[in-house]
Amino acid sequence: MPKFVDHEERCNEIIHALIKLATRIGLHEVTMRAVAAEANVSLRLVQYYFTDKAGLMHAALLKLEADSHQRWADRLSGEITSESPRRILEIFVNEAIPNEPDSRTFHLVWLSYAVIAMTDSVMASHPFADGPKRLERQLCNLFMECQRDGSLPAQANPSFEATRLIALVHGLGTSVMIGHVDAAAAIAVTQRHLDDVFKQTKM
Amino acid sequence: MPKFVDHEERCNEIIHALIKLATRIGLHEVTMRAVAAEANVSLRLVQYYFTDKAGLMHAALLKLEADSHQRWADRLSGEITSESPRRILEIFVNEAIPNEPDSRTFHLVWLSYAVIAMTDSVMASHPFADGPKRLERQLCNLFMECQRDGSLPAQANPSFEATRLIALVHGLGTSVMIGHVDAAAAIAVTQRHLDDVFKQTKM
DNA sequence: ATTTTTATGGTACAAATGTATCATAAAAAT
DNA sequence: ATTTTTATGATACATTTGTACCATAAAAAT
Repeated sequence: MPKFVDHEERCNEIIHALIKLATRIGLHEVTMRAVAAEANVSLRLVQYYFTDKAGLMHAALLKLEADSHQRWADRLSGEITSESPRRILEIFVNEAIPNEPDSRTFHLVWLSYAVIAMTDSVMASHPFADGPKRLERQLCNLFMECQRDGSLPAQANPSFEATRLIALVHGLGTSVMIGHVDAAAAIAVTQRHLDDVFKQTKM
Repeated sequence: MPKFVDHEERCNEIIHALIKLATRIGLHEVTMRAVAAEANVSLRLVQYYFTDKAGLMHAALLKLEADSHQRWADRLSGEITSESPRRILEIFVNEAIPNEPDSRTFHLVWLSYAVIAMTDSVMASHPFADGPKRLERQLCNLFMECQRDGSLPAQANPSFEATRLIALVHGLGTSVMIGHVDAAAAIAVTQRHLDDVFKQTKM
């Protein structure tokens, strides 16, 4: 009965259904019908808005990245600005460790896409370059700020520290997700790592 | 025409086919028929030796872990024993970074299983506890040896360093696999990380 | 020598899945 | 007022996939 529908909104609903599903049953088991059911729309509609399964997958990945970027950008230009750059780094790692439904979902789904990208050349190219690299730049900038305010030793290499921190957090996140370490321990490790980085005196 | 067949050997052939396939097309796209074809046996045989797809998957994961453990155990009791513990740590990270077909395969397949385990409670339990935890103990022991021989400062915490090194290497490995950083850069990061850990003087 | 395992091939089948097709109500455009 | 576009439903179809079933040659056991 309805007529003009907000395309964007409708797409988001369907993608949201996909992500919720993937969180529950794993991205590899997600099917068009299941997404339709989860979104309470007909299978036809999923086809209508995304044409393909590939189209749906691709769109969902784009949204996942965009949302993540948006959340972090909001944080960086919000109440957080009053905090020290070091404190902002701590906030980052605290939110990146999957200890809460949202961050768990993000880690799971992102990693699912990463695994797909490892063998699927078409999935590999597009949006996997931007997200992490932008994040690395942002962290690198934060480390440089820390050097300017004197909290981080001048000998430290911000670019190296950014790469190292991302890899560490990401690796810990996977360990948390498979239950190898619990989230509190992971956060403690990142905290200690930051302590190390900031107080270290190279000889 | 044949009769008594080496069960173990036959299973290994099929599992090897699965892993080769997973490396090429991704574990999520692996099918019983494709495994059979890759192993040059009939579909029936894959059923005969593994009953289920679940059985096949489970067996392959067990073998992946066992092989990995075996390789590392061989290394640790081979020509490597003459090396310093610090050097052994370096050898570990060099082999863990997926820069060569074997280590790439291991990283890809292991991560595929990890992702499955994140939403599949039955897959989650069994073999994901042992592998990484054993590795962490081994690395922890190496760090302790480093403390005994004086190369690692006494204030360092071997358990923390083991956890941190594994997470770092694993996170870097994923970045390498999706082409975000190249293997050489990843190895350089781990090298620098070890330098940091070993030369650091906490205040 | 007969029977029972062992190992293997072939094939059938039901369920699921992605995609394509047909239909149509409501609104917009003409 | 008619035509065209937009949004949506229903359904059909071919393919794939896991699993089950039937058959059988060779060897072991009896």
